[in-house]
Amino acid sequence: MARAGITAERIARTAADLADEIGFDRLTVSAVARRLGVKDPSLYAHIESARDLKARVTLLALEELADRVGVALAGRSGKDALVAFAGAYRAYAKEHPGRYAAARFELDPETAARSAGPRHAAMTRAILRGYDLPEPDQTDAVRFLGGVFHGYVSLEIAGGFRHTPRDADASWAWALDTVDLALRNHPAREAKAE
Amino acid sequence: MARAGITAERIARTAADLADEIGFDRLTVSAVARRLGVKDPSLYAHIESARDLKARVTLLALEELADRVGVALAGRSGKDALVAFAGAYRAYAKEHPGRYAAARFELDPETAARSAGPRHAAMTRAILRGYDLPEPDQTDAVRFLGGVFHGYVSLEIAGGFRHTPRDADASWAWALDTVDLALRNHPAREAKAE
DNA sequence: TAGTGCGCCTAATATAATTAGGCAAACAAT
DNA sequence: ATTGTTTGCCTAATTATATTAGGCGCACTA
Repeated sequence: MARAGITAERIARTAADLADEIGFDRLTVSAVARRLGVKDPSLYAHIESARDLKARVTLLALEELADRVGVALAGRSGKDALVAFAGAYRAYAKEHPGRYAAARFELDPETAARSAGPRHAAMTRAILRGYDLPEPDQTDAVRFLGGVFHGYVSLEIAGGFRHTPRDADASWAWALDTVDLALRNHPAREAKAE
Repeated sequence: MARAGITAERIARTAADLADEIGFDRLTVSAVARRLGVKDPSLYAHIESARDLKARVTLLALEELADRVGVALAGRSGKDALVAFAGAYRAYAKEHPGRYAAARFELDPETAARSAGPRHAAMTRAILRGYDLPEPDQTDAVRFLGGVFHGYVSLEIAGGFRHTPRDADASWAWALDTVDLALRNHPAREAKAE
């Protein structure tokens, strides 16, 4: 038969696209094989298992997201950086819900370490530079920001805000204003500055 | 054969326990049937489908969580209420990771409306009463709080904080302090008060 | 005590994940 | 070119899950 030219990368990209269409939780090896025009077992020459397939989508999504956020962050600082980071993050999640869900898939520790996860943490810290918090407050703030971004976006995507007429963009802007306010006026900062 | 005394409620409770043990995403009709000592098809007299099974766990979890938060909230206000709500929420999620994951399962709109979801929203609003925000800021704040709680807890459970030595409890307390601070000093409040 | 119906069972089908083993196309060396 | 080898995709087969159809006995009713 004609060789289909399957590679692990093509599989991952196809799987990511499929996840965006049908949801990451419904992603199957079979569906990916179908879309690539090959039989299911053919994929096992390139991936190890269904779990491995998902992990590859996770790595892809983390890279893409980090790239986007990195571009958005370039040349900005302070609240500007906060808003740019948050905007890029949320936009990616809404454009690519399947990939975004994949980004929350639990990788084994070694894989996670080699993923773009650390880049995300570093970029979050970069934002916080503008707020000049001492440790351990900076670490607390990294976790806080991660929680706010992920939590809000995840509730929004899940449709949790549809019951109320209030515009989700406006609430998002409100959240960022509030976070900026809180970080700018944080007591830990004054203790250091003065 | 001896009747096993299966009911939809027993199925849901068994499924919830199982989800806590093996993870909500690995919850299957087969596994529940096995644990109940009956054959798979027997469950279909009580549930409609695998999706229905998951939805029942979701409803159960939302009720339990709302009950717990309700108890924690009783008789408190202001920051006390915020901390109690947050503490009950986080404790439930850590005690019952499978149920907590279920609570994020997407229900169809009618089911969601009959769920304890609205109670959660009402309790969040109750907390905010102490901060006296006008609309639409109050709605924004409800979404913000939901995001913070869910986001932080979900990242923590997923192990996102394990890479850093900083104690997760301490970061959680920091987050709540910061939220309290931000809400107490929120500009929208002054505009109303003065 | 003879229904009658509910509750659980067996049988059967479809989809998914996965392993084993085959065959032919692409590539390398003569 | 021809032979040999690698490698990519295939078929066959197994196991698990979800689900439907239909059977049969236990439990309550008349």
